[in-house]
Amino acid sequence: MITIADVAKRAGVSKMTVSRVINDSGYISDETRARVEAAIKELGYIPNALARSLRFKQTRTIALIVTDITNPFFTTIARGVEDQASAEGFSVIFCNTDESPEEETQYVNVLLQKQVDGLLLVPTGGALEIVTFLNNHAVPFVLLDRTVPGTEADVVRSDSKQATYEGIQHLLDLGHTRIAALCGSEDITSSLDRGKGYQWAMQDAGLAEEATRRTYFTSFTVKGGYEAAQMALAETPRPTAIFATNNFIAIGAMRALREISLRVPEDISLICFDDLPDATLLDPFLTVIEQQAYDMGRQATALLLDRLNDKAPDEAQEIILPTKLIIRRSSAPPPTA
Amino acid sequence: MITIADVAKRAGVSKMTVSRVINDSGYISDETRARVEAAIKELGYIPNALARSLRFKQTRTIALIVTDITNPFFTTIARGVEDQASAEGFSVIFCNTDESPEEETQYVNVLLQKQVDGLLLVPTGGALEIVTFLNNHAVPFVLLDRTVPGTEADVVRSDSKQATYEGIQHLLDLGHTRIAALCGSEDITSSLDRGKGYQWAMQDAGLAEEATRRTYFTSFTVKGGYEAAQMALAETPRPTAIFATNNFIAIGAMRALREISLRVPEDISLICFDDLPDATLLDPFLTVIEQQAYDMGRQATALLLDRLNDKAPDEAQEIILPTKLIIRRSSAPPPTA
DNA sequence: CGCAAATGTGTTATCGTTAACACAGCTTAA
DNA sequence: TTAAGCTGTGTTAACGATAACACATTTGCG
Repeated sequence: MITIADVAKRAGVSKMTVSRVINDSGYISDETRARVEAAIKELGYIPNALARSLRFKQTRTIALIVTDITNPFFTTIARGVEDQASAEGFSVIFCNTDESPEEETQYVNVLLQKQVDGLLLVPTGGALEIVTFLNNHAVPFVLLDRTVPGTEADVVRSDSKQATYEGIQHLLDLGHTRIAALCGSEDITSSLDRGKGYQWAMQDAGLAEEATRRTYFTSFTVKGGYEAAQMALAETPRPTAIFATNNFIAIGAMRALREISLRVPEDISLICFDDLPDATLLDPFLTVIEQQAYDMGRQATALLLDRLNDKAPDEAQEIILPTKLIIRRSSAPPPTA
Repeated sequence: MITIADVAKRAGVSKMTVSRVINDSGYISDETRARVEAAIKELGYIPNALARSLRFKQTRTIALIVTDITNPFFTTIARGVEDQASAEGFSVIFCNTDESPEEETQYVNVLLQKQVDGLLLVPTGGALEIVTFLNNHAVPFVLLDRTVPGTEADVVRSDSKQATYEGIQHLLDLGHTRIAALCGSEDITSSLDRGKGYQWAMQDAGLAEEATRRTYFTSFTVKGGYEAAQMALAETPRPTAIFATNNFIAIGAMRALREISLRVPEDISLICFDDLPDATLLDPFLTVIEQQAYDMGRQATALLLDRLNDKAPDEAQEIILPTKLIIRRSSAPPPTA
């Protein structure tokens, strides 16, 4: 490996002088600078960021920990993070927990050892401990998509409750009363909030009891959606509409519906949280509550970097991004039968 | 920040002794070990991997550079990489070039400064220079999905040519003769190979001239597919089948078809390279040539880590993964009209 | 019993870089 | 003319960790 010492030797100057050229700091004569630059080029010298970081106590690296890298929602967030971070000269280390608090803890440990400057975290259901730990260690971090009850932390998320209210309202407006909600895990706040928004809208429509009866908790997966939908559909009378709290659950529900030959929207309506990326869709069909995933990534990163630069207020920030109800073909009035 | 010195002081031993406890190396009495461990716990000490890496000249970090993080094909690769790497105790830094050689160069530079142990690279069309650079600097790296003509390097990819031959054969078997090929960029080998496979199959069917006339180069994007499809469809007589060299091109083509109200497969057949992940599909519809993206990520990572451990042969390795033709509803015999 | 080997711990130098200080030569202004 | 300041460069110590060596003390075996 070529070090600064090699360059110094080649250029006939001290290491410090080379360092000055690299960092463009202090005084250097044009002649020396040229000699050093030539030596750098000749030797193909690449500065060692490890050594620099050790001195500066700054790695210009942040980490993004998500719970499901296969979900386009998180991929889109990742892209926002990457764009924002790299625009400010930061690298991103990517981690995937699969909703496992153990993996999450494991990753956080490794990342802290690697001295990342900060963390972006989509917390798992069991994140209380690790978030407390991060707070105690004064590690800068920003939560994404979900909060962690019992902790104070920066968070960037959508207003799931309000957005769900509007989505359910859309179904109610169409004339549905038997609406089932397929919720994600009960220890994830975004899932809970969507459940609450559903309850709230139903209650406002005088359907509180219906809502209680037709709420199903499962996981944010296709399989979970499939199973929950089966349960919902077994009920008599059958729901005329299904609200899925995320895209994967909706897809699972769709499969369950197809299996018993229920047509959407003729026999039953289906709406969900999270769009699927336009680029992967042959035919946009689902009525969805769209979140600004890309912006969520960008803003969380911007907030984190602000915090690193002491440019964010002391108190924990909460950034709530708007959502958009996109009405497509999967929602229609209930069958008149 | 708590350092090893703080722990040493607290435990009343030397830094070296603490280091021995952490690394479980050398001799330590049970009593000292207990005291050190207690001190570590009390202080919440986290070893600084930067300092360690500086000594060891090993960061246990690799980087994955892809050209389009929004494409599920690459996301799936990423997941394979992450799983394999983290199983062997490596972290992954993720980068996205958007097919830009400048971004690619930029990222490689930053990553080498950060002393990543190795690179996984989906090379852009203009990667010759950077790959040569990596070779000259003896940086371990493995190419993914594509090769770079004029260089020797490890690569893990599919046999695009053969796979395409089979896909086109499927269309020929159905009775198509006017088949258009929408290829990606001309300086990407996977795109070229797919074009060659198409030419080859057409030639074997005595349709060489057709093939030449109906080949369109564009970019691996929805927009590219849309535009190329429009050109292909403007031709008289119109093609009865379209072969898209990746998933995004297929989606773009689908939009072009829908715009002029052509039904698939009744009016025109459509097949493509790369499946879309099952989890994002409401209704698997496209006939595709599926690549083993997850395995591609895993195997490339395994090869890279082998290389890091001097367990790979000296010569450049080429791992070719099998593909699978999945026949669904988008391909059918040409209209009889 | 005596000496070699095993056990336990500390000291020094080093990884590659830069901050802080030192110093020499040259300019500038009173 | 002279001191203060600018310009250009080098030396030393430090970032946090560990390898290599040094040095006690204990153990084991003929």
